[in-house]
Amino acid sequence: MNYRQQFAEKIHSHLEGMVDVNEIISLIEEPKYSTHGDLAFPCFTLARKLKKSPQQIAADLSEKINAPFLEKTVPEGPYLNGFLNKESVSRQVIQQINEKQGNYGSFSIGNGKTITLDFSSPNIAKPFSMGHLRSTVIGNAIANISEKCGYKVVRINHLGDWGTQFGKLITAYKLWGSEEKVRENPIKELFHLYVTFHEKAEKQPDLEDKARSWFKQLEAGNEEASQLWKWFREESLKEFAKIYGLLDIQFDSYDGEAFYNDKMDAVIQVLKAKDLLSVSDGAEVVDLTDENMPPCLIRKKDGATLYATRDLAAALYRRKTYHFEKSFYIVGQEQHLHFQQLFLVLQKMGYDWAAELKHIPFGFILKDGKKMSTRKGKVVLLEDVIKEAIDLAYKNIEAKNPSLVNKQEVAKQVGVGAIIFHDLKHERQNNIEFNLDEMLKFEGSTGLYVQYTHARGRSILRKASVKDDLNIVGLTDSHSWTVIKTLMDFPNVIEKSFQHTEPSVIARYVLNLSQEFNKYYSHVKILSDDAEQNSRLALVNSVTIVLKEGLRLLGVQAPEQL
RNA sequence: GUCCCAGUAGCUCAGCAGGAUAGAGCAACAGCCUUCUAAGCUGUGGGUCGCAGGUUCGAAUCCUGCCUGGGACGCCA
Repeated sequence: MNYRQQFAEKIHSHLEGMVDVNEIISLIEEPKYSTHGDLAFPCFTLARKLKKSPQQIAADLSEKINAPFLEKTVPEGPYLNGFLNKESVSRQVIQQINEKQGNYGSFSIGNGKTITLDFSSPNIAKPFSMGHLRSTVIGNAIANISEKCGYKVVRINHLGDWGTQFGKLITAYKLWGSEEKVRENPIKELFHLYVTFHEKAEKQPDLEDKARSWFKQLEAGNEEASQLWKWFREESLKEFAKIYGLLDIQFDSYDGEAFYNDKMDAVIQVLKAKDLLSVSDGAEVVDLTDENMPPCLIRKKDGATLYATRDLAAALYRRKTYHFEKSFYIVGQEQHLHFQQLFLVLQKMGYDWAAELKHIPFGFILKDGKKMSTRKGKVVLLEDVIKEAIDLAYKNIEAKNPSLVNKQEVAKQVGVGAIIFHDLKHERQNNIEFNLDEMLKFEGSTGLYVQYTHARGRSILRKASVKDDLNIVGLTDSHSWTVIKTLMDFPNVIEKSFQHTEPSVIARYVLNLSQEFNKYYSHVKILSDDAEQNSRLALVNSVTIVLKEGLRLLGVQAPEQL
């Protein structure tokens, strides 16, 4: 069903082997204006080789080329425009989607190989902020997309459950905390302590030393420190579970930083054995000046390890445990340098698979044009935002469709979907200004628009009582054709989205398909008893299948009714 | 200072393995519900594609420099 390729082969067969087929494929484009047809071949590059004007080439090719899948070809200046046979093509597209259902657009390029994805990774004892939302939803979508492409994926939540922050937290807890307060409202109180620490430390620098010392004791296995750590961690995980429940996201592993505590010595030994470690200002580092990069800190002057050490241990462990072919890190772009260093160190250690590790960065959620800082306590809680979204969705349902059953369930799907979709429709590298109104909009280019379109389609199908044996004929009117062509594009969209590790490609695609279906819906009477009715219903079914599958890949649900 | 990301309509953003006339949504204005969900559809207005060079038959798209905004640059992650 790859008409682009077939078109290219036709052209190729009339060029006496002067140009490679693949080169022709890469030249073929889709005309911007539908009056120019469905496929276009610009003849400029051939002009020199064939010593003919592009116009002449287009005209010659047009006379020679004909094929069952082509209705006609028309030379238009230097372009050869191809018009697909709408009748047969539309019939095939509709049939194929109805057959394959949710598997339409799946690939086997992954060949069952494994990809590990490190995403979400919130810090213990800190609230789940809007900032973590990005890693969480982008990572989850890329995981789904990878599966769709035939990979086995391992979703890893690399919890920030270790590090100097626990030294700070223990220090603060011992100075100003109370057990009752923490029990009452764990995250809030722990976070309050964390913020207080940073406020006070500005005037009392010795607090930082205390924190370092506590962390060192924690690493050494000090009983009191370990008890506190365990407690803080458990309370935090309970809180995170609520968020993941709302977002409907699961992980295969919660092995966080603490998990690698006993695996770091080995890393340091290897580094030493390969003579990669050097001492600088009392700290142990891997020098990267050859690569034009600042050194990678492995061990602090007080002997404590750093996140680079843990990430090295984690990479080695994951390779050994999961035998991944690729390994993705969905982490903010501010950590770009860290990952460059990490990958380089692994390369220097002699692991050729280091080339398959990939940092997938994303932009910030900004507040008034600036990065939000957790340390100062200025943070917007994701849970609050989600609850507000669900609330608003519920109110909208009450206003628009008060008789709907499962109002609460649908409100959740719509509210959560709005937040996920708002994030994923932007290219991940872009910064996003935090704007609740924008996020909770329920019109225009939103998740709801897609859900609504899907529900409209499903509603028709319920009314129509579809027959099993669909006798499908081609649909050739312009509204159907636009929808068909978009449906035909879905597999390419999946592939592009995977190759660029860019969920927004799919988000924009489902918006586009929705828009075209809504036009179709308002211009064509679907439930009308004539020879094409079955075909129209099959088309509607195709659209709902693709919309639902597209949303699923993004982590958004598609309710039957709204 | 070095490095990374971004700069396209009033606002939010697509388009950037170069191609025909630069597109959506929001906002503004004007229409469309006795017919499949109006959370929708139709129409109107709105652009020096940050600036300057370069490569090319052809540049929003590729290269160089500059400007603006955000971020990173050793003991946080």
